[in-house]
Amino acid sequence: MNADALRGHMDALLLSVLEREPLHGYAIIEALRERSGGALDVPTGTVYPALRRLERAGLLAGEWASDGGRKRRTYRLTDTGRKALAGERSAWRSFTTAIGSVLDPLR
Amino acid sequence: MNADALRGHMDALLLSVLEREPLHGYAIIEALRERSGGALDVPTGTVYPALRRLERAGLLAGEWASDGGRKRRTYRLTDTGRKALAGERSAWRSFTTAIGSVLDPLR
DNA sequence: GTCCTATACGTAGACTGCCTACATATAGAC
DNA sequence: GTCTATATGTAGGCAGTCTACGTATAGGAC
Repeated sequence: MNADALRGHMDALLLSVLEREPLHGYAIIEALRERSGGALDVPTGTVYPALRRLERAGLLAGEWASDGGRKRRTYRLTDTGRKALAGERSAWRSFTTAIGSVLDPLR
Repeated sequence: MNADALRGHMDALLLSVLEREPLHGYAIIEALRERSGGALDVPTGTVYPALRRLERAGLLAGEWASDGGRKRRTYRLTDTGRKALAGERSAWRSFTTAIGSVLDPLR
């Protein structure tokens, strides 16, 4: 998976895996890998800053929790985030339609 | 169309519009707009440097021509470029499958 | 009791490539 | 003679991703 291709779609991915249940960063990375059948292996240096950015933007709410001695920051979708996810889904459809119409023109 | 979303897909778009016939930069921009039904309106500051980059990489071959007094640089796909286009198409399919599986999981 | 791996979070700095804004020039319409 | 479409290009900036670290706990292997 070419890394640059993900640019601009990271937000949609993160919001989407958090749609069903709150997760912490590490679990998000695993969820992305599993849901994509291994195609998406996003490095921590991408995910953690992105989560912070989305939290600052009000799309996610983060909270520290403890599992034994380990600390986790669990993120959940806010209402704003849920709306943003709907927008991201719609944008994704427009995007694939536009690129697809160029890459695979009707013959 | 969010600009960042295009990152990493520009090469595929350019190679694709040049698949059928050689075109110059301005015509490429128009072809992208037409083929996408207006969704793709790529600025010249994106296209011209990208064409140079693809030429340097050997995927395109550019040649100066004259239409009356106007100068045009017409680009055509090289054999290498044609192979690269096939790779880009395949990568595009993998990409949409991967992102799609996260954004629109089977329910 | 030490090593290794998985789990878990995070930052610094670099890179890439796309964008905005500008500069230049010809052709044709009006 | 002015405006628009055609046509190419550069300079500088920006944002987000990546690589490469650094830190720490838990648990199993040995």
